[in-house]
Amino acid sequence: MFDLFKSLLKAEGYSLTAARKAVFAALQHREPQTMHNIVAACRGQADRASVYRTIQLFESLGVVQRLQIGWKYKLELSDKFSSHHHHLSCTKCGRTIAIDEDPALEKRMRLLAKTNGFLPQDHQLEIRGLCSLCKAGKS
Amino acid sequence: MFDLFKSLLKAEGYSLTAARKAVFAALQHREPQTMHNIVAACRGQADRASVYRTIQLFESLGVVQRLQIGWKYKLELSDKFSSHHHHLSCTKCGRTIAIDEDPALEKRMRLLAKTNGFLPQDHQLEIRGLCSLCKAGKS
DNA sequence: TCTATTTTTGCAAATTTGTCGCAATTTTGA
DNA sequence: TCAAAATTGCGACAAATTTGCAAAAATAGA
Repeated sequence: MFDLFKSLLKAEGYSLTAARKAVFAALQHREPQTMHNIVAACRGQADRASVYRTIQLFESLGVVQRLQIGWKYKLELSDKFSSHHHHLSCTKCGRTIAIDEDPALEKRMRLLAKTNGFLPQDHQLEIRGLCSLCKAGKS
Repeated sequence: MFDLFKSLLKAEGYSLTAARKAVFAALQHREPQTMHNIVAACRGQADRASVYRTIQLFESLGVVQRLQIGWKYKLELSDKFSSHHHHLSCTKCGRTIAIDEDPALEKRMRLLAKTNGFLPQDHQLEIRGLCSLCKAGKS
């Protein structure tokens, strides 16, 4: 997985620097991270501007993906590195549940893309609603 | 449709003001709008700060939904008012195609929510990739 | 309708986010 | 090991979003 990362960079002629390693490391969570999180996690290892630049690079290389979750966007490793791009987010308490890919959904999405002449690279699905706790009024 | 909007506000004890009407009006498009668009469309009818506050209110009432499309977020009326929350966005040229809801996808999503004890209110799906033009290298 | 109360607004200032230029540092390749 | 190219940190900026507050508008009750 780290090797895949390394080779993706190399393949496009980018070097594997400390800052890039730090940002990549900051993304190793099941839950998507805010930019704020990532900048904080990289403190001492990469400047804020570098983090932004790195995220842009990663996005263009398809290493990370930007998701809208609730009110702010978050970042997570893309399909190539992990596979939970489906999220349930609670409109009341803000809790987020990351769920694994659903083969039936995947298939349907590929079809949708195809009928529109689209070559799919990545995707995101967010379902907003009330989580089981809020639904029951237990907040 | 405007009546539904009116009653949603009333039901929660909010009044139907000129500013809120202006923001609601600015959202009547098939394509999702940027905050910038909306602020501009409301010029003379609502201050920027009010637009932001209104969008937050609308979001909490489930009137609008925030989507991540490509690099920036956009806003569109939620499920209750319109039904295209599926988007194909081209990672190369930035073009966006709004596609109508797919019943099979809908069904699958409801199931996903249900198995997680979730009460779904709204959703968004974005598929990123290359549009037919970029795929063919015609930009 | 008139008035007191509550809600909403506009404006300006403050924060937060994200970007840019450039000199200094690191990496790469010969 | 050295020169060229890529990357970084550090402000300074610029854009986006939030906040406080007094004025204006909407609401409910007499």
